[in-house]
Amino acid sequence: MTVSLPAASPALQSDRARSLLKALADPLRLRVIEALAHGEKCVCDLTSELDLAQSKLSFHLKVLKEAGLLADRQEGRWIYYRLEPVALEALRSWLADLASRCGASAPSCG
Amino acid sequence: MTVSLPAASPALQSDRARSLLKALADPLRLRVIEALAHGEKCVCDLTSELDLAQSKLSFHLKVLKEAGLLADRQEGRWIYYRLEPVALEALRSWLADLASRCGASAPSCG
DNA sequence: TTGATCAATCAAGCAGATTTGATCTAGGTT
DNA sequence: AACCTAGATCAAATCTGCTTGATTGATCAA
Repeated sequence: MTVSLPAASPALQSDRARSLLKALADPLRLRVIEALAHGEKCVCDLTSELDLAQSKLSFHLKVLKEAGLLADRQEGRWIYYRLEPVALEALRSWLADLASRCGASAPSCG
Repeated sequence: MTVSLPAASPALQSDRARSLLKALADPLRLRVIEALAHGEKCVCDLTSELDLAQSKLSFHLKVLKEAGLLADRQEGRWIYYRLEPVALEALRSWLADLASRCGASAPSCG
């Protein structure tokens, strides 16, 4: 049978969940994320704050952006990155969904 | 030493968060996790259900177990694996913590 | 225009993780 | 005992992704 979908907060495809997880699963990218949790920053700030080679940081910013975890905006020759909390929330609800399936139908799950 | 442990469900070290993320950030391991969300299963069930080489599955089960996402128990010659929802919950609250830092002190965050 | 700076991109080189196939151990059977 | 099955482990080959350094494009200043 097919039990209908839980209405509200998404339940994210596991493919999308995976890409978020993958993007977050890197120490350097996690540092970036945490640096941006305190607010928007331009690449140059991050470069010095995290003490990283420019191309290295750029590479990771791209990964995070493509995963939907960051958004950017240009201002003059600076580019500002910020966190996209929606993505975090989506991942969070995916986890919730998973855990709830566990509690529910599971003969022994945890 | 320094600083005692946090009491409640709080705020996972980002190192631990990272190891959970890393363990989850693999398509095959995600399939395993989702298969186990429906309840405990022995390795042989998983092998056929997911159509995997035995050593391959064994490798990934080990990764998941070491990350604290799975627990196992032996019964005769079968070994049953199950999800450890505590780990999911821990990750979930780490995400919540991150997102809340974002909403709070952030000039522009999202 | 020339020069400088911010940031993205590209090509190689490297490192770590994954896959594969073989071997090994433990629990059951006969 | 000999044998079979479930599962872990190991070594080798392969992949994938990260790092590095150089190049390029764009924006701004002189």
